[in-house]
Amino acid sequence: MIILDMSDKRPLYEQITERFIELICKGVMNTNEQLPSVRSLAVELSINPNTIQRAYSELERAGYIYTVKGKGNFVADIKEVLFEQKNVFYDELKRLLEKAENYSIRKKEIVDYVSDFFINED
Amino acid sequence: MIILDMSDKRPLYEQITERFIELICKGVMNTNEQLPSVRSLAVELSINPNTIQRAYSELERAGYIYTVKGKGNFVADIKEVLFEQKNVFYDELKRLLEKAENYSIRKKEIVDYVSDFFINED
Amino acid sequence: MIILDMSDKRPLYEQITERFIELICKGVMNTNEQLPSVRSLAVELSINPNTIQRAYSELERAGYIYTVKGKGNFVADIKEVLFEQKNVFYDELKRLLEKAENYSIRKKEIVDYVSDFFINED
Amino acid sequence: MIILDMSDKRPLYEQITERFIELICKGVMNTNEQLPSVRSLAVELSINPNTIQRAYSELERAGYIYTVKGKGNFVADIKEVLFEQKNVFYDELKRLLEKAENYSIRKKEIVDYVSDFFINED
DNA sequence: GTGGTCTAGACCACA
DNA sequence: GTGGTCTAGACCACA
Repeated sequence: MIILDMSDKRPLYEQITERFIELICKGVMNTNEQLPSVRSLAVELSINPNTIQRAYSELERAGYIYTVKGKGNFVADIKEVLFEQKNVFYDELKRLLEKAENYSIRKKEIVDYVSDFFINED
Repeated sequence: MIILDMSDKRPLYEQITERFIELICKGVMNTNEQLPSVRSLAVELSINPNTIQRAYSELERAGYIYTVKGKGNFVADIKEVLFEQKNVFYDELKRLLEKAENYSIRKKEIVDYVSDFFINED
Repeated sequence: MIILDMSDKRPLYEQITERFIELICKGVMNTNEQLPSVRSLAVELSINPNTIQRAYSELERAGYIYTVKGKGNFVADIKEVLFEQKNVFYDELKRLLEKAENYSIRKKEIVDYVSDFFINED
Repeated sequence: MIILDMSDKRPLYEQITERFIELICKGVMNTNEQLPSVRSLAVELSINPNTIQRAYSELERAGYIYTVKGKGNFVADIKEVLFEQKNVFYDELKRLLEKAENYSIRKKEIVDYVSDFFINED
């Protein structure tokens, strides 16, 4: 379920966090479903448990999961989170578009690119 | 000309690099114009010359400036660089749009956002 | 494994870089094998860790190694790099042959020299 | 007669030295012909006289020119120099071919390249 | 004066 | 323990 790319420049905990966010957002994991335990996942991925712990902490802080002591970590109801993440997304998009101005890329070119990216949506 | 944000998480050399890229791309600094010397900028920003050195090395490697030993650093002809950076931009945009799918943001919403961002272009 | 020539005019980081390129290309070090840590190699060679750091940065930028923060540096899959380096080699060869014309060295003499150099290949 | 490339990584004095070597070897300048004075060339190239001085010193040391105090610098008889330079050339070629082995470039490929380079010689 | 390299040593994020 | 960034400061080649 989780695949690590050791040659990726980003820290491992971030890769794990992002992957779980994807699994949760795409509906592969559903509300109240249990995540693998810190230790079992650490063994499975052959990495330090601290790294999994950190990833789970980030997920909890962002509202994607909740922790029940002595029981484990579970997928949260993510309605609110999705709303917040939308803002985060637009912040990043804004920052990126500002860079586009540096490279004199034209509006039409970018709009077309975005449009083509979501070709399957109407 | 250069303002450092010490609370920014990114390294100082990266902030400096990005700022010069902006100045060069926006035409504030032109081809063959001399950049401030490593030492003078270090004094001005109250940081170590090595940090400026690193920023200038990055700029040179990316093709934004060229160095003449014993003379100084100068803005390069950036035609080729701009072309390459366009690809970098689209790579980043693609990566970002993939995240949008996670948050179930609709095509129309994003296209409108981009379109509004460049409101002054037709 | 690494021997420094202090009387060599080239910077130390360059000597280190070249030596590792040789070890990797010749197959003494193989894909995914770990390089000595920045600190340990610095102690072993009695030089500053920054110098090793710089050498490793160059190797990473050129694609010979990849870095995993907190874990170490590892030999990369160098297939692509080898292809690029071939072009670099021919550029240097061309530049050198142009100088040969200055010294009126005859074609046959050079061809024979090259041929003799690789005497063991057919 | 001398064109400087400010974006060239090599020092100016080296560019000047190489250019004169070329002019002398190719027969554009002949034995006992006078070189431009240090000052006049410095003015012409808009660079520091020290730089020209350094280039002329290198040329003299290598035997390409001789200096007559109070008169100027003159092209030397370069028969001996040519012989020495041949050895320098082969040293460089050897060093380069050793690198070829790193990149597993085949003998035939290199021999063909050299052969094609001097296509106009038989 | 200008950039390039290097040392010594600190502090941080990550595993 | 591992790499990444930065400071303070030295010495060198080049102009």
